[in-house]
Amino acid sequence: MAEKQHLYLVDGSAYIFRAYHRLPPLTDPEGTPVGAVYGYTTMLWKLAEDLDKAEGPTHLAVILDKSSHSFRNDIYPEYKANRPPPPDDLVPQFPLIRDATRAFSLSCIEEQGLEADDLIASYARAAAAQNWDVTIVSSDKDLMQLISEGDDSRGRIDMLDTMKNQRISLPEVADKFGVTPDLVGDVLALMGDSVDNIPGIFGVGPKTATKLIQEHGSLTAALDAAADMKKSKLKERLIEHRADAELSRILVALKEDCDLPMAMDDFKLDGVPVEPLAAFLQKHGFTSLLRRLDAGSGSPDRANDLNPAKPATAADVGDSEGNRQAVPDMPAIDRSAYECVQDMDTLNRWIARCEAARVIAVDTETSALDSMQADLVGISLAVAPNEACYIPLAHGGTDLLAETPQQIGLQDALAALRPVLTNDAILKIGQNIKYDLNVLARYDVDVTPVDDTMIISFALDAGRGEAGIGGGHGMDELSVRHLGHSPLSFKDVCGTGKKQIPFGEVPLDRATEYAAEDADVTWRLHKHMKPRLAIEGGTTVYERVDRPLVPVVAQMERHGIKVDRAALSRLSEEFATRMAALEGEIHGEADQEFTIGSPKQLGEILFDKMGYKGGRKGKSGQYSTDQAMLEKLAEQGATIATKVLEWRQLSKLKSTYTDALQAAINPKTGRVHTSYSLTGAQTGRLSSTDPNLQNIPIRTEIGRQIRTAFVADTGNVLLAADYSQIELRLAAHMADVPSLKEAFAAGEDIHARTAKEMYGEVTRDTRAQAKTINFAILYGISRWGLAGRLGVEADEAQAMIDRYFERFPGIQRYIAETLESVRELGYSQTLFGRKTWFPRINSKNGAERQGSERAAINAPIQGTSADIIKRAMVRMMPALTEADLGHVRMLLQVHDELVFELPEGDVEAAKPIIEKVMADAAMPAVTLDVPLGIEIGSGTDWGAAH
DNA sequence: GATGTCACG
DNA sequence: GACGTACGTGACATCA
Repeated sequence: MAEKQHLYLVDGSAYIFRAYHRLPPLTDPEGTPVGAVYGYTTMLWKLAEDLDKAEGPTHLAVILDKSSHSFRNDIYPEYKANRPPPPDDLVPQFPLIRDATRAFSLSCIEEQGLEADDLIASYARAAAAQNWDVTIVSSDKDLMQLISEGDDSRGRIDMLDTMKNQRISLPEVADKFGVTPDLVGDVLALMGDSVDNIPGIFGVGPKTATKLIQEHGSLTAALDAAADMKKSKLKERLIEHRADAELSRILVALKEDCDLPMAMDDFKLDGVPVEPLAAFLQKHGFTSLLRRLDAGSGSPDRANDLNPAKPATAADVGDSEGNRQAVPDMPAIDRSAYECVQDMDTLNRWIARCEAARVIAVDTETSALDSMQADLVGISLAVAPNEACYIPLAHGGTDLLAETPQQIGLQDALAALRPVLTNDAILKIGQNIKYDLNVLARYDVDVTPVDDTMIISFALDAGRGEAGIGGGHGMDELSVRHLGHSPLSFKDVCGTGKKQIPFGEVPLDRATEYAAEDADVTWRLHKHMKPRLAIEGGTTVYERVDRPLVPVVAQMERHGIKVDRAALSRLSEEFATRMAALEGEIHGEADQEFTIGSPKQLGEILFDKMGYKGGRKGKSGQYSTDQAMLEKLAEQGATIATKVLEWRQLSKLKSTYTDALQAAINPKTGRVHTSYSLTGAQTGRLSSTDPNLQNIPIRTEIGRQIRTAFVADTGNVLLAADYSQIELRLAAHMADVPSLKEAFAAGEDIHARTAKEMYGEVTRDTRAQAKTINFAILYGISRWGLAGRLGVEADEAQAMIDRYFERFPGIQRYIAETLESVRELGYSQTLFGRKTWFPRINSKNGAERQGSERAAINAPIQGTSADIIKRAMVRMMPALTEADLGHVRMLLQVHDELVFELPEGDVEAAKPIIEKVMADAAMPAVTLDVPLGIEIGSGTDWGAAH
């Protein structure tokens, strides 16, 4: 029986616009811009790879727009009239798209007077009618009208968004439009489309459009129903703009009966001849693809297609993500090449290889995830691609019945490895090496010097991920992205859930494959990514800030901080008692028992049963019961709301702090050891987990009690030093605002100064408003956001923003310049050169784009602040040691604050040193126009140190 | 696993 | 005009 035919229709024109905006401005050896062409080529490559797959194409054609004029312009001259002309460096790429298509020996269809959408629609319907399956390669929402399931005699039609690697079929359409494909046109006609200049109904967006069609079943029915609606803006608009909607319906309809310029059978795929493709790749300098082609085809006279024998790799996907460095030539991963080291002679041979290699990857395998509790189970090393080994040290130890495999004694092995691991001339590469540093430090091995592929990736690509692709810096992700290889996963080896076994019980052959592969992959990633630092300008931040910070933070984690278990326990009990009392009162007011902690149940009690006013929200259809809402209800006199608020606060404090922190005390050290992530925050800040010690309560009196449970060891005190208003100071410097700079130089109250500038006088009210506005500026302002915060109308908020910009003109310029630069380059930068990428800064989705804009305004400020405190952290211990204060311990970092533990008698000596290191941390790389103010306090607990 | 909520800078 | 309109995080409880 013949296989079912599957036609792929590639929406080429739409694709190149997206590729153009997503890719860096590459040029070929002749200087012709080819960024979009490159993206297009890699996409065709990926499609060609799927040739033999179940869902892959048997037939394929590329459809292009021939001209900007179509029959729609005859109906409606304004159609697509507000489109800007394509960018200058995109224009010359249009003809190259056809070249690329031809290079793959694919058919290219375009017709005068017809848009690509119409040709796609006509081919799709025709193919489905003769029972072919159809996949439209596009993400254009107009084309979603065509999607259908198919049946015995009709093929199915779906879509594929190659950039998001997402199939779009009925469920996705339902998610997006809330209706079936045959009604998508009706929804589109109501909402209009600003890009194509389709009017729709003024004031109706996607939400409203969907709702109307869902309720009434069709556009006509919805428009007819307007007359009977209760009086509203919407009603007026539906009636007034009825003609617009009807015109829009015609414009969004796809013409499904065009003459087909070429027979579908001609689209048959028979492999891709190598020669023309190679010539094309060569001409435009797409070397990584060219190499793949060579590798895949073996000898040129043998295989002559691009079949999955050698898939185009994620190296190419990586390139399409903007990583311009080609993958260095490395042999494919071969797990059978790894060696399991079970005797001293073999280990000594590997040690010699490490000494010769000078650059080695190291990975430790342990019994747990927590580096402060985990026991060492084995170590793997890699010295070159496929040259890797695993040294088991504690396998079979926990399962008494199993025979313990032969392995070198742990102490003997560490003694032999120590010279390598501590040798200044041998670079140790790790993926998240802070973990290995902490584990090995507990066995008295201080590993140095180190490089970290996770942090290198962060320096290069922070923020670069997109929904569905993943932009993380984990090893598996990096390996797939840069090496085109999926390493064995931990769960492949150890299982998952109840069946999970400790790594020490994994058989040695399997353990060797897994562990040595991790070291091998890490080594390769380093080889691939490290050179990019210099090329892409990441060296300074990586070498001067993040890399030296790794051992510093590792040391802080190992120090941990003492918490007073008894004090936490007392608080827990106190909270529990008060919660129980509140619970009774709340149930009494509700006249029934329910789960107060369930927002769903609480919402139903408050709004359905008790009848308070408040709206539903979101797609989940749940009532909002958050703090703001409950406070509103409390103002209306709802005592139950006040009680729920108090209950919530206690519940939060108890579960997240007083209970959890007791459980987090390490039984061996008696202290709490957080884990800091150096790649957790896109802006360059650290984040803290397990437990998070960066969000210990301080803002309320009751929460503050928890801080007092963080205590100094006997005879010591805690010293807290924080930067005062650092982000506002940086904003004053970066935006060059004279009056703010003067105020900081003079040590004035900055919010008061702002109030004076804005309102002419400083009162409690104007100062509070000024403070809100100052923060709004840092976070990327919008009139609605400010209005919401200040409780004023948007107009009034806008007037305040205007006033602010007038008084502090540099701010407006800073915002404009920052956005302009991010739109052009794709990333923002801190004063020290740290990049954060914003792939959605030019998104057509307004909410998404504006969200990116706000984040992009904030990132340089928040990121510079992070750079500064990190520089201070790197310099801190050397400076203290210099002053014979090497025994002072730096314990915590909370974004703008450092916490130390030291003998009470040393406080006065340490203060000026800590202050100076922090205040001077930007120098000499950057000289700020504003002083960095430091506030220092000390006491026997963290609360008292503030 | 997603969602809602809330702790911090 | 929508987006319950601010930036950056992590943890917990509930519920499907």
